[in-house]
Amino acid sequence: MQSDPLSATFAALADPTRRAILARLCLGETSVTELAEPFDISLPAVTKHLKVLQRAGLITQGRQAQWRPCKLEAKPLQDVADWVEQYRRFWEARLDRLEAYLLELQAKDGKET
Amino acid sequence: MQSDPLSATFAALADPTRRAILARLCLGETSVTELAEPFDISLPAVTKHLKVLQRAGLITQGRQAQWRPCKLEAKPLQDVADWVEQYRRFWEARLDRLEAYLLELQAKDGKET
DNA sequence: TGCTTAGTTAACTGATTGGTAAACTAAGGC
DNA sequence: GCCTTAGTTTACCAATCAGTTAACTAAGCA
Repeated sequence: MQSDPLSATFAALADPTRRAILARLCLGETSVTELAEPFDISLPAVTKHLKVLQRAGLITQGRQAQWRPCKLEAKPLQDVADWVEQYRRFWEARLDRLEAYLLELQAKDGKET
Repeated sequence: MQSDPLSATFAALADPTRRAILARLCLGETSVTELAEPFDISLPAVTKHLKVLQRAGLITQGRQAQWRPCKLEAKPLQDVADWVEQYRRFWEARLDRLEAYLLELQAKDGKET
């Protein structure tokens, strides 16, 4: 994994298990065991996924007795949104061209009928 | 790398070289050699990066004589934007709480002075 | 003190990654 | 036919990843 924050974030998101964990955390803080429940992988594997998410800054872990509740952190997601936003004008341009093409087709169609 | 499209896209984006390639392609189609120019890695390494981007659907490669011009494809980026958008309400809620807190501080400040 | 619950750390494994150098393909031009 | 340019494929390497089992820590409770 690269050391720059955005690469760490993308790498963390490049795994369905980790994205599912984030989706669960969107509903609120949870214990590690509860997070692990839907997946049929071992608890140490979940701990590892949480480490990856933590290093990317996507979650933080607190302490309550023997529980280490996980919490979703929004900042890196916002950074991803900002990054991808740069490309919005690109795909919107593409849609514009498609639309122009469809209008052109329609115009031609109008002439023919 | 996972096989699901979103994971493949995130994995492809989790590398600064590949993100730089995409940024360059935003300006228009380019040959592989020109894409490789800013990086001090070998051409085969660039070919590999392009393969990763291609498998994620982020670029397509055409043919013109001995050149294989690369073109940015918007769809997977749009998928990333859609995915991260789910979390917008989350970080906006966070900002709302921050704002509420700042207003509270301000109110207290008003009482004290 | 000893047991249970919650979770992490350590050591290992097989698969994947990002890079290399060397060999190959494929099109153009002389 | 042969050289050059553009790029890919192959074979290899070291590092990292995602998972495992087994051992450990740390808090609560009887």
